[in-house]
Amino acid sequence: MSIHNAEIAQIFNEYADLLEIQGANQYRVRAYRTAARNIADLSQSMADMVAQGEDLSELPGIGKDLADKIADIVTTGQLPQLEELEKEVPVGLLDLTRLAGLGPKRTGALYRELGITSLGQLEAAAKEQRIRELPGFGAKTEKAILAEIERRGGLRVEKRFKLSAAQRLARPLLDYLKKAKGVKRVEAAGSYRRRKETVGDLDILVTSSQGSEVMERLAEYEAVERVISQGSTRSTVVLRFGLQVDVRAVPEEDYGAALHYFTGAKAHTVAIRKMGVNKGLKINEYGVFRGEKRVAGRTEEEVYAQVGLPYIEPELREDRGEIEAARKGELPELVKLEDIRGDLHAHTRATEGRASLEEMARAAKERGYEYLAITDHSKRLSMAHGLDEKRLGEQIKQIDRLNEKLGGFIILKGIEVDIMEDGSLDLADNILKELDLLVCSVHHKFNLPQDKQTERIIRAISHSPTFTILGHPTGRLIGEREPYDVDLEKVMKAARECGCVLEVNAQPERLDLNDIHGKIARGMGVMVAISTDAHSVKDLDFMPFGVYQARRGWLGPGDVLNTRGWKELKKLLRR
DNA sequence: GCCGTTTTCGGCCCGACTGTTTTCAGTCG
Repeated sequence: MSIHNAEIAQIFNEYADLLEIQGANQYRVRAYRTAARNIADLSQSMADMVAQGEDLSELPGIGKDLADKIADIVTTGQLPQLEELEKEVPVGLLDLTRLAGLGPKRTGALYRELGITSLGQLEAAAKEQRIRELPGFGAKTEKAILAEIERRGGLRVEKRFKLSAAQRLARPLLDYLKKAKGVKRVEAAGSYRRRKETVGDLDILVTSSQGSEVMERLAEYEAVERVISQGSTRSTVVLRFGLQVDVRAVPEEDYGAALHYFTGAKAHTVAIRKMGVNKGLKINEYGVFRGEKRVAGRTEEEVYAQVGLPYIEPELREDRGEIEAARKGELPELVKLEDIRGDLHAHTRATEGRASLEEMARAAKERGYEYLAITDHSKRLSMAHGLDEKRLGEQIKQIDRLNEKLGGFIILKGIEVDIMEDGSLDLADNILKELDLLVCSVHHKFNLPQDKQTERIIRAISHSPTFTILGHPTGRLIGEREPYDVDLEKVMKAARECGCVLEVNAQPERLDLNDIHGKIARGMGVMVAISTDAHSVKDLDFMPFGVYQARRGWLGPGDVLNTRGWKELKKLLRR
């Protein structure tokens, strides 16, 4: 049972939280947090690196001390120093810091002065008005604490919105703010602009000569549930459904600097600011300054140019190597929606879909595509009326007839065939051979041990009788179902050997492969297909979400199968 | 605790809002 990077990151984060409550040096705390983030983002397994005797202190943000601690965690499963610290600082205090408005300092004070170690004790103390007596606290803070505890039982639930859901809430709000007096531009920044698969809160940048007007208008928006803070340049509100929105207003000439700052990711922004410091520059949301003199800030390009870098696309700004790549002039060219020439995974009414074969084909043609692969389910998925050999044979004939009347648009014959527990496929080879391509997917037995699951998938893709795309390769549903336990690097190696392509499924709740896996695939020279897995005509419009995820994975048009026009694709399918 | 095209020691990104204070600490992003 080897330790995952995410578990190491979690241990370091808890250690940092407890250190902070204890009042430790803030830079020491930060070192643990930085290390945790870097480890979580890493594509190689720490456990493997330790096993192979690699020098962990070569990694960014990890020195000798943390390298030793990681080795301890990997070999024993725990960190002795954390267990020691837990004896000194009650872990219940971590709940307190999750309360809005209570950070490590105040939590530490509550513990030292009043012996509070739990939310229950905190509530009691607040009701007895003992908190307002403490230095640095007052009646208002005490009331705010009680109000926070009352709201949803007190704990600030970590709620993230899928990008598609955030988009539905954001678009009307952006339009609304555009109508405020003095407003020039309204732009969603933050993780929304970086097209992250989920958005924690929505960051909106407004350029305006009259910030207060914008903030007034925001507070009056019909979907605003409560206003957390409101100033003349910055406000925070919570919308219905609990989406927190931060709006920041700056003058038009500061647009680029503000957009850069507000887009983040924080680690990226900090890294750029540090580069600025090294060049004697101060970079903030108002511009780039040399001493008193403002030297840039109208556009993001200007900001990057000041630190000697080319423009970096928002999807790459995660401090995962993009700055180094930019410095070396090795930024990838990213795939664009316009590059996509067809969709390689779609369902019809024959199984789970809601539209007919012809409706789906015509809708794809209207979207400017050259081809659409029809990939209905196979027979094991009886709930979805999966196709058996006979019905698939009929569909093949139907596609042949339809292709003759579609004026050059091509419907590809395919199937989303189930991968059985033993790695065999759910339909006979002789019918599968008649198809242009297979999407092979796991739809059951999600909880096999890693080696079995990996073996199962590799067997399926290596024995597949025709061109193969591995559908939604980890099976995860964002926020609902964890990925199944599979060694993707082994799968990718096998995929590379047998010419199998991995899917980036564009369904907003799947987005599977994710960004980190996409980047690994690119590094290993494995191609992907960005597919909508459409169950209706409307679902074909999920394509942008798949493209965003691919861009976040550094993938370029050359890495994506369905950027090929029909002529070229045809050759690739025949291999 | 990490790190070095100024540095192996002394730095470590920068600013808004709130509440508790009379100039600032804490929190947050």
